[in-house]
Amino acid sequence: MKIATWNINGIKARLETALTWTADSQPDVLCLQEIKCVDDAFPAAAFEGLGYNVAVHGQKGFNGVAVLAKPRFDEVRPGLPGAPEDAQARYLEVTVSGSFGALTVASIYLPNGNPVGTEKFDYKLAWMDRLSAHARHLLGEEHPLVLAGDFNVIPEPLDARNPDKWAADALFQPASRARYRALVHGGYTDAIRACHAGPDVFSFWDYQAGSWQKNDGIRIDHVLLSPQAADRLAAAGIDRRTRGWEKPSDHVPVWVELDLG
DNA sequence: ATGCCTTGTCGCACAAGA
Repeated sequence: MKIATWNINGIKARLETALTWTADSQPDVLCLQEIKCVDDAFPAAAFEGLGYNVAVHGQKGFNGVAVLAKPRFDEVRPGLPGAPEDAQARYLEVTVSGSFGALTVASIYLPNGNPVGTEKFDYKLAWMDRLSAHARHLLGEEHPLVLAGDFNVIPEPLDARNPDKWAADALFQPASRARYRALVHGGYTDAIRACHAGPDVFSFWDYQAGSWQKNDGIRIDHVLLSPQAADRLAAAGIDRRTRGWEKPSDHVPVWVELDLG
């Protein structure tokens, strides 16, 4: 069972790129973020043509998440619980099932939070608190569970080529990092770090200032596994080759392989 | 110090991203 996540930065601008990577990489489940379109505008038919079921939680112009899955959806739950007045489309949770049993996957687009000291940063921290509470709740189900997406958090200095540059940024604030740690320490495994302990493991390179050419990257796209999923972790990786393609997203796909049997 | 790019928008500049 291969599960991938990719902040696509606009599905309309990136459809051919997304289809090419998906057809080539054949994830069983693909979580997308920043689709930047409403539900009806998502090119569902193109992915259905590749054999995927499509779930979308969209928003006009900004944000928006989706899940594409080869197995059928048993349940589709849009929105992160805990704030019914929050209109930003940043969370979509599905349960799929098959011969492998039941698997829950969430596509997450955590708020950026910049600039620090504004209501945007407060929103980020509050959103992380809601995510932590919900993630704790989900562990009670005691079945394989994958939280995948753009967390907009650089967990450790090792996760940036130039950590000093990010010191004042919302992505690397102590308060952001502490909440990410609390989420993981609640019982999740950071799949990429479980498989790759060293430096130069990045998922994002800014469009500006030649960041890709200089490999000035950061690791902010994460895949967190419940204990029942972590026990089946076979491999994890980051597919950085897409960053060198024509008209790339500034993020690249991150994936895990689980031996669910 | 700021913008550097890129996307989507009731475009002809701007917000938002990271």
